[in-house]
Amino acid sequence: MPLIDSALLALADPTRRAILARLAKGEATVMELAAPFDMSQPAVSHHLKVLEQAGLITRGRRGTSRPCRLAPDGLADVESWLTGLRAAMESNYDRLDALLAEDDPQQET
Amino acid sequence: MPLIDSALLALADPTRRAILARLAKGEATVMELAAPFDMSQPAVSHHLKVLEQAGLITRGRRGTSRPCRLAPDGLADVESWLTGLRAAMESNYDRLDALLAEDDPQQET
DNA sequence: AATCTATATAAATAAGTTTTTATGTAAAGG
DNA sequence: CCTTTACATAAAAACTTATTTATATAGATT
Repeated sequence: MPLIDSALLALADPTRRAILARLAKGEATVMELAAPFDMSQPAVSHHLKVLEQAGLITRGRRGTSRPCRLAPDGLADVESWLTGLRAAMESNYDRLDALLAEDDPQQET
Repeated sequence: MPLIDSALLALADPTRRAILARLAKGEATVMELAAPFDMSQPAVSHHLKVLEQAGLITRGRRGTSRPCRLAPDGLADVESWLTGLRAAMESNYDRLDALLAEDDPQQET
């Protein structure tokens, strides 16, 4: 599956977004990440695997724990896709505006 | 399901992203949207329903056809969540930079 | 009214997701 | 070495998604 697909799919889950939000404040272990959720540890481990495979986080090793951190440009593809769509939308509105202005100010909004 | 969840889930499918990209260039009917894809019409109708329920498109009626267009601020929630995460990441980097600069330039990257 | 056009809905299936419990593993500490 | 700590993996159940074929519907055309 393309990375952008897995990234968006990963982001579609509120638990995973909360994990990313936590990691934005700095590195954390699996236990630390799991603590806020009413969910088993394996479930959280699974979410982390999904995030890792989507390129959104990376995992290190320190003793018996596996600290997670955000992948610095894991969101790049998603952000750039959204930016591109936004740009296309706006250039379309501009063309519409131009058309309306030029040839019929009575057109509906 | 929260709108942001369904929006991200909707965006996670490449067919649906292609549909949105097409709509960014202007309104289109279901047949027009379906044409580029090697997929049945009901499958496309289903994708459109997913996009509509996610607040990403709206549908009108004109004769027997149902023209689709982008919902102007359907992406707002997604964009603002991403912006927020980005901001949190960067303020964290800033704090890290500050710490490293202030107290130990030998720290690892 | 009969039919055509554009689209929606339904039923079925195949595949994927989320979550749990149970179990495995690798590093640390006594 | 034995145990504890922190985590991963496996198997299973419940649910959701993507897609197809077949059928229904609503408006336009004749």
